[in-house]
Amino acid sequence: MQPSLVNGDSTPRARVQDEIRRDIIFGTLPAGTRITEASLAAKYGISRVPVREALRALEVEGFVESKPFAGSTVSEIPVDDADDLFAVREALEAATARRAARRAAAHFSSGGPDSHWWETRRELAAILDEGDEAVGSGQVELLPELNIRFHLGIAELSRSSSLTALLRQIAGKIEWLYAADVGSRGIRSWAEHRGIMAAIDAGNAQAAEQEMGAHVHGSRLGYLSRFTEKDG
Amino acid sequence: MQPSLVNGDSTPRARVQDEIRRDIIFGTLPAGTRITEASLAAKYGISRVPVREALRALEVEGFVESKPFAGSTVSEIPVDDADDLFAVREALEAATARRAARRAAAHFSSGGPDSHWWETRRELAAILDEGDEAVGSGQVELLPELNIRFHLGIAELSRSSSLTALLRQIAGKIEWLYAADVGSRGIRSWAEHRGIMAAIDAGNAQAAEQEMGAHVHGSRLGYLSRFTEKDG
DNA sequence: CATTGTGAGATTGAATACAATCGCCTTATG
DNA sequence: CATAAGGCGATTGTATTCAATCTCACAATG
Repeated sequence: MQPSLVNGDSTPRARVQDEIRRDIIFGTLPAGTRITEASLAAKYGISRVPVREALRALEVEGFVESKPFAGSTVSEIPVDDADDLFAVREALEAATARRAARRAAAHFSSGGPDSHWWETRRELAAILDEGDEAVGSGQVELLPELNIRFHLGIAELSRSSSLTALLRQIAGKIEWLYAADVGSRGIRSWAEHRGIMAAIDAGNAQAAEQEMGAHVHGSRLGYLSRFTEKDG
Repeated sequence: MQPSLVNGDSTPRARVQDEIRRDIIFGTLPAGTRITEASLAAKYGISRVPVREALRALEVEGFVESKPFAGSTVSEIPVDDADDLFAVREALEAATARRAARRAAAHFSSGGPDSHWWETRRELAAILDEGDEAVGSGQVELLPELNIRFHLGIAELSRSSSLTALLRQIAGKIEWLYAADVGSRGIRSWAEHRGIMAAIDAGNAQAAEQEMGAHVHGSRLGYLSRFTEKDG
């Protein structure tokens, strides 16, 4: 299995892992909550073994902290790290966009896209359409999930499992921040996705990198302004 | 337990996790090797349960890939991602250095350093001394481990568990690359650590960020030059 | 009064046992 | 001969059981 933000629900362990992560991100399990394996096992109707495995994974993902024989607690929401996480995300997603565009450019000269590219690209098209429809019908609450799927899709196009894994980790934290502090993202941000996608399709690595960087930078500024506005 | 590059060996699970990671990084378990839980359990004299937990964690760390009911294999060494990983690391470590310096500056105005800062700072001093001694006596083979500990120590000073966790993940990959391709790092690189430490101690956030960025950038160029030289 | 030791209860860590699934090889069939 | 169906061995996923450790309350002691 890939370390994923949303697993395929193929095993109880994966389901529980997704469910716990979700409960943490959306506040059902607040920061600092003590988590006992037995209670989770009872809640999901399974034994402690898959629960333990899920907790070990969530620990590496940064959502849970554990000490031997002392149990697990929900991590603190990384509000103090928000700006730095966005900064890292800028570098990270600039790289994924650049790589994706390079891969597209390579397709022009050699044969054509392979099945992996084609499949991912098709899913991205669907995501973009879904997002536009959500914007059109005013269902902005669908955007956060679609937004993550778009950015992870671009990472998938980059064909770098290292970068994709890092983005998953950062995206999880940023989703956590949004869920806790500012709610859904803006509509204007969504519209920029088409431009990024076009740059990648055109094989223009420089434009893809630049547009993705600006896009993430805009999100960063938007997040910070809302957050400080909320504070002041 | 913290998701760590080197756990405290407090439980068999943590020991096995460190051991497997080490075997992967240093090539004892080559990329693509199929890993069966029973063989690992036999090798380390424990049952499959802690082995499974270690594998779930290593999966999120990116060293192992698994599919349900199909088993685990050692991931590919991320050679293609090297330059992008360094780019992300630049942004990441610039942030940790900046935060560490800010925290030091805060100590000047308010009372003094807390125990966490003091403890970490003391360990960093020891690491710097050890590294200098290793350089002096020509034992450059000790530098990679000390190098990781230095950079993780700076991250610890930043007091951001998110950034520290991300650096652990990236550091693991970069260590993997070095072990596989170019051997130990240069001596000149080590000497730059003192300057970074001094900038942090002085509370100069701008200088700390700038020096750390240049330091990582130098590592990046050094890695790439050796690698391409080896290729051509 | 603060501190240290101790014991019970709760909780985690690991071992064993069993069920579910996959991969491959055999075999029947057009 | 190519190919699809089915069964068997190997391996993973989960449940159950027991051992090891921690937490916390409470008492003994300086």
